[in-house]
Amino acid sequence: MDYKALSRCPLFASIKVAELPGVVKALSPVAREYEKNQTILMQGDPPPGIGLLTAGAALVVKEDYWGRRNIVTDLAAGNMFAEAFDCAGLTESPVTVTSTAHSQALFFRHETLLERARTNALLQNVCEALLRIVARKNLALLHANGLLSRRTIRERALAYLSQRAQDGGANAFDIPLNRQELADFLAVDRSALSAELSRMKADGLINFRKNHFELL
Amino acid sequence: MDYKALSRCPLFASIKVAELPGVVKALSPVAREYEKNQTILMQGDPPPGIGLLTAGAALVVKEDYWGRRNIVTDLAAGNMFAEAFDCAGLTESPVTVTSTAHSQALFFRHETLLERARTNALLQNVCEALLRIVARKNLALLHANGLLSRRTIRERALAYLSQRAQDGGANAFDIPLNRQELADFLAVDRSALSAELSRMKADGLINFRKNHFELL
DNA sequence: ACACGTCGGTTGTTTTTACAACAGAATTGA
DNA sequence: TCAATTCTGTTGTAAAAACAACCGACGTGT
Repeated sequence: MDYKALSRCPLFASIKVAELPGVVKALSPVAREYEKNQTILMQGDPPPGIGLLTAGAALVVKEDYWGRRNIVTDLAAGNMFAEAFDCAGLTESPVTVTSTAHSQALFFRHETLLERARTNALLQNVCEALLRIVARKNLALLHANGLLSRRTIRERALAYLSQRAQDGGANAFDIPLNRQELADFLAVDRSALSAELSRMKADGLINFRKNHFELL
Repeated sequence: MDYKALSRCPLFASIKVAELPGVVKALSPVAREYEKNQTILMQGDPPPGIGLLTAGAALVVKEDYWGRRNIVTDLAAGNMFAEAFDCAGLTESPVTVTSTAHSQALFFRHETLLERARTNALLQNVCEALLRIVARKNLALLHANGLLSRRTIRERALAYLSQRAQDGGANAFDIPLNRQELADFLAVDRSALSAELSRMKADGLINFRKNHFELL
C-alpha cells in the first residue's frame, strides 16, 4: 500500500503519517489494481464508493447521447474521485473513469466513514475534511458558473479579475494562469481574450503586463 | 418557532415532525428576526454558520469590485443558505443576504452538528443529509458548468438535451423549462435559441414541439 | 551566439450571437 | 366566446466572438 500518495490527499490533511494506516484500515477500503487503459468506473454502473487513486493516472470522461466523449478532468496519484456521486447517493455513475497508466485505487463508502466516525476521533476529522472539500468545490464551481453566465468576454474577464482583487484585498495582483489557461477557464478563444484585454486597457478599465493586473 | 418551514427543508427530510423540535434544539441554533430590507449577512463579514430561513424571503447578492450588484439566488421560507461557506470554513462571506420581507432565520455551525452527531443518531441522519445536499448541488453545478463551457448555442442545447435523454432513459422526453428559462439556463438569447433549435430540426438532429423533444 | 520553442498581442475574415421588432399560436380569464 | 396576455418562432441587422495567420519578445539549451 502506498501511503505517500494518500498522505498528500487533502482528505487526510489532519492525519499524521504514523496514524494513516490505522485510519485507512478503519474505512474498510476495497483495493483494486488496473493495467493501462482499463475501466476503473463505467458510466451507468453503480458507483463503488469514494475513490482514491493511490498510484498511476486516469481520465474522467463523459459520453453523451451520440457517443461523443468529453474529458471532464484528469486524475493523478493522490486525487480523490467519485466522491460527489457517492455522497449524493447516485445509483448510476454519470461518468467513466479510465486508467492512463498502471494504477491502483481504493474505494470506501461515505456511509462507512460517517458511521465509524462516531467512535473514532480521527475519522471525525476525515469526515469534516470530506465535507470541507465538497463545500470548497461547490464554491469554486459556483464562482465559475457566475463567470460563464456572462455573455461577453469583457464581462467574464472583469468578473474574474474583480474576484481576484477581492480575494487578495488589493487592486493589483498576479494571476496564477497564463493566457491560454485563462481563456480555457473563461471558455473563450485565447486571441479574442488578448484582444479584449487590450481594448479594456485602452478604455482605461485595467492595466496589465503578462500576468500582473491592476484594476483602475 | 415555525417548524412547518423547517420540516420542508431537505436537511430534515429523515426527521419525523414530532422529533424535529428536539433535533433543532440539539443544534443550539441562534434565532434572528429581520424587518424587510435588512441585512441578514454582509459580504466580507464572518459567516455566522449554516442559515435556515424559517419565515419570509430574502435575496443573495454579490457585489463586485466596482460595486455592481449581482443577484445570485432568491430564498424562500424553508431554504438553507450559507451552508457552503460555513462547511468550507470561510472567514469572510463572499455574498450579502438581504431580507425582502419580514423574516426569521436560524443559524448553527456545522462543527456543532458533526460533534453532536457522535452521540445523537438523529443528528447523524442530518449530517448525512447535509453531505448529500452539498454533493447534489455539486453535481448540478458541474453539469451546468459542462454546458456553459461549450462555445455555441447548438452545442449547449445538444449537451442539455443529451443529458435529459440519459436521465430519462429514453430519446423522447419533456423538459421542465420553457424557452425563456432554457435560454437563461444556457446563458443565451431566447430568440437565438429558438432559431438554433429550428435549424437543428431542419438538419435532422432533433424533433420538438413546445417542450417535448426527441433526439434522432 | 544562435536555433528553437513558448507565449502574448495584432489583424483580417468568417461565423455566430445578440438585439429588436414582429407575427401567429396557445393560454387565460372575464 | 372574445379579448388580452403569454409563449414561441422568424427575420434582418449590428455586435461580438471564433478562427487563422502572423509577429515580436523572451527563455532555454546547445
